[in-house]
Amino acid sequence: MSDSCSKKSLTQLIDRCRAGGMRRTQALESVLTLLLDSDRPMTAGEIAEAPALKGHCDPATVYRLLVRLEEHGILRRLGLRDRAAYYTIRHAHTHDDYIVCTKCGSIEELEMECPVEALEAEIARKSGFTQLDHELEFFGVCPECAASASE
Amino acid sequence: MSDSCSKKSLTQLIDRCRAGGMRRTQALESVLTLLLDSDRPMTAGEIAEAPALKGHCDPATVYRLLVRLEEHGILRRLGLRDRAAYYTIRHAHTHDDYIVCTKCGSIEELEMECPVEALEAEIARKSGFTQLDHELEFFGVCPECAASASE
DNA sequence: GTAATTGCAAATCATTTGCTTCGTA
DNA sequence: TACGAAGCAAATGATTTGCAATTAC
Repeated sequence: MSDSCSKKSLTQLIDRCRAGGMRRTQALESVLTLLLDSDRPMTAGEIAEAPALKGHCDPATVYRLLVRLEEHGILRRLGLRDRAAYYTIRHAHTHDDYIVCTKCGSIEELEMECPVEALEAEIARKSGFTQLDHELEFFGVCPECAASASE
Repeated sequence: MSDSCSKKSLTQLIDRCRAGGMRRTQALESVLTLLLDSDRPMTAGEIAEAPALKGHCDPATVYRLLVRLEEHGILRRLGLRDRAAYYTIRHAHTHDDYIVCTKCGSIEELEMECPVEALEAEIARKSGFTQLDHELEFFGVCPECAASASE
């Protein structure tokens, strides 16, 4: 599953976890590998149920791990209008925005630079808030669902 | 609580509900009045627990009503990184974006025109998605929390 | 009168927490 | 060996659902 690129990233991520005081455990490696190989955010439940994790480590462990990884800045947590929390690897200087199909739930990463990034400084000034961060998601009907609806 | 302006809006909203086939019930009026008078999105739980509703109608009724009102386009549902769903009245041609304090949870409406609105057409073209809509939220530390943290 | 709503209780879903045992550093 | 993690079970919080009793139109 993991190509050499994600293996390298995995090592780097684990180093960052270790630097933050976390221990190198099987669950940690599995969760990070899974998310590195996923091209979209996954819910905590999906992660815990994934073949690579299911049966090997307890759901509670996965949930605890995800929380800790987010606190350490390794993961980003998203809302996506779902009851469940979504997680994805947090990348260095950028972050991705997503478009979600309201019919089938498919999630696609948007191939564009985030149009809001540039506004953060201004928002911070106007609002007085610090340590700004943001979340932007688009929702709509994907081409496949639009096609099947009109059949 | 309701000034004449929100009374007028209430009538208009109820008319839209009626037009959509909903019946004019006590719960409907109470929920709409509450949200019209609120200057920020509220969680379903907050709405059900509000003095105007608590004891007068069942939480299950409130939850069902909120879902139906969203389906009818009367309310907008937001995620806000919370486990709970937030609801707010959906206004005609614009929508608001919010900034949320990650320490105390306070929510403020942003006084600016949404910078993403203009991009929807382009996103729609690039992605092939239709009926686009979006959600944009900023998160950070509000001035009050920043002050109390440095004390 | 009748179909849409409500109330109440029970069920579900997505976590979260307590506590004992295990395993990495 | 010691303290951070994992396992397992029970507890929570936020809805959701089934169904009989109401009520708006």
